[in-house]
Amino acid sequence: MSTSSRFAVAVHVLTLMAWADEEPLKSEQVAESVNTNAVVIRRMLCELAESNLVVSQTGSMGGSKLARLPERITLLDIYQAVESRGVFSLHRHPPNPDCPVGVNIGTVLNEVLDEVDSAVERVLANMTLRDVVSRLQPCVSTTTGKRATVLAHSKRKQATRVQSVSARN
Amino acid sequence: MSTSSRFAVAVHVLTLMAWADEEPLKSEQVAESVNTNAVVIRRMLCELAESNLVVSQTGSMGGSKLARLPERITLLDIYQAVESRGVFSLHRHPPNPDCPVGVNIGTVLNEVLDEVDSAVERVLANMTLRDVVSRLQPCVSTTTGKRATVLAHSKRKQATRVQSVSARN
DNA sequence: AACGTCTGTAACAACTATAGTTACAGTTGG
DNA sequence: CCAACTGTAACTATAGTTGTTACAGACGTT
Repeated sequence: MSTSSRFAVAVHVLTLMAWADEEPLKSEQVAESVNTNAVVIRRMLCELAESNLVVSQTGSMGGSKLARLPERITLLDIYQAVESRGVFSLHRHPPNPDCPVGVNIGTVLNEVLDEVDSAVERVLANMTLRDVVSRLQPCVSTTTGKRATVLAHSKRKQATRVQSVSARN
Repeated sequence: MSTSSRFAVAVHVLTLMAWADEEPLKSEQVAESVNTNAVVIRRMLCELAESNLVVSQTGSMGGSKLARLPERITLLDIYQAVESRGVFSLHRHPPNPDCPVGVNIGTVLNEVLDEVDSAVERVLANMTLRDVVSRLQPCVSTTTGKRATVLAHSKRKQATRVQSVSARN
């Protein structure tokens, strides 16, 4: 299907900001957690800002933070901000209009694909960023009672990219 | 999202065969309706054959037809035959394991994405090829009482490809 | 006002998946 | 044997995403 990882990365980025509470994060910090280039993050932040999910501050001491509370941001909001098209596409080239099937299959397919898109959107609308953060918590050691800092800030110049793919890819 | 048209084309192809009833169709005929190259169709037919949705016959007078009745083929069967991966992907490169969010976001995302995939599959499981053909019927003139042949078989050597994209693309 | 640290963005290279094309070996009915 | 098919390899073309470098502009700090 050649799906993109844009949604996954966007959720990751916003989760970091929810985790960081109100403190603005720099694109460089976010990129280090996502394991990508800071420009990729900034590009995505622009899209998220256009959808009013984050606010950014230029200049020294700048950075980005959530535009509203995590419980008021659904995964559907995020999906719509970064994934422009529906789950499936129709034919690259329109089918043959001289064929009784070809001329009408698009209409029927569109109905089906709309149903699919709606089903996806219903699922995503039912989960907020806050839910994601909550599901994250049990995985993280909370023995100190203090929330761990977002990044361990290891002195490694550049994390060697682990090339093995995750289960989904 | 960069979704592929594989599912749409596969449904189109199988709909043609349901429409043609038991008569085997040649890849060339199918390609003319889909408006693409016959090899593209043959490649897809191989995948559909591996999933036991069609049977093909080599040699002269050969062709492909449905392996079972259209009411016994769901859109989920088709989807699984031609779309290998889920709707979304995770990160291309694994996130930074030194970050408390990065190390755990994959687990949470996988749960969410599994929910999305399940929702899509539920929708697709609820519609059969027969349903698609039924939805197609009202669009087609049936004044003669005879079902129109699958292809008008215009003598045009090669249909000029209409390059304008359909609404979904 | 100059400086250092940020974001925003353009421009382009690299990578990936799909789609399209040509070519040909192998199968089968006549 | 021949003509008409499928199956498949090998390649090119196309398109979207991702990665990278470079730099203009914003904005605290001094």
